[in-house]
Amino acid sequence: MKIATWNVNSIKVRAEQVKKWLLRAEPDVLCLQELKTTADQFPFGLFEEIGYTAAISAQKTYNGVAILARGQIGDVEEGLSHLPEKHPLNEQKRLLCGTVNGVRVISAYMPNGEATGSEKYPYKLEFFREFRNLLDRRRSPAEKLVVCGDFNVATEDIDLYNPSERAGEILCSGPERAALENIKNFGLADCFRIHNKEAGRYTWWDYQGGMFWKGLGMRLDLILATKPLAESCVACDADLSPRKWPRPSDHTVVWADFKLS
DNA sequence: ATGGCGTACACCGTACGA
Repeated sequence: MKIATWNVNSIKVRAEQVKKWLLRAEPDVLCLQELKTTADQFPFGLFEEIGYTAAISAQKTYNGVAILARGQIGDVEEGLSHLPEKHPLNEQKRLLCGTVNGVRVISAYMPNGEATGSEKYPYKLEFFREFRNLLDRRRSPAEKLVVCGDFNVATEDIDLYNPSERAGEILCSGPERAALENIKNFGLADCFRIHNKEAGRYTWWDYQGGMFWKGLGMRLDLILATKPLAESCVACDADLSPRKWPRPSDHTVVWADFKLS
């Protein structure tokens, strides 16, 4: 079972690219982030034509996440469902959960935080804490669970190009890394790092300054899996080709292949 | 050798991203 994740930075702009990648890579599941549009503008038909159904959680202008899958998506849940719908952490559409082929899939777009001194920073840390609470209350490390998405944290110094310059800053500060660690301590493994140990492997590159062509980016997009799934992960990689296409997203696709028993 | 930010929404700029 092949599962992938892609922050598309506007589904309206990137719809044809998503279709192209689906036809090329033939994943069973593709999680999307940053749809940046409402449900009525989402191109369901484009994906249905090629055999993918979609579940989405979307809002105007910002955020928005989706799960595309071959076949049915069951038991769909939106947001931090252990908190009230009106809770400030549920105002931004950042989480979608669904079951595909017996695997519980979460598409996640974690907050950016802007800067460590910003009021968005504590919001980010709180979102991470409540995501762990959601897992504790609603999920089990013994089930087949995969959390795919843009975590907006560079896990270690090898996951960004300029760690000494950016030490302690947004995306790599100690509290953000601890918050990500806390989520992983639920019982989630970083599938990419099972198969790739080297530094300099990224999933996001700034549009400015030709950073992609210079090989200067960050690894912010992760596929985290519980043990029953992670032990069946036979491959995981970032596909850099969509980042080379005309008018690309600033993120590229990460995929993982699981040999389910 | 070069050079390079994009998207949404409304306004002709601003918010936001990472």
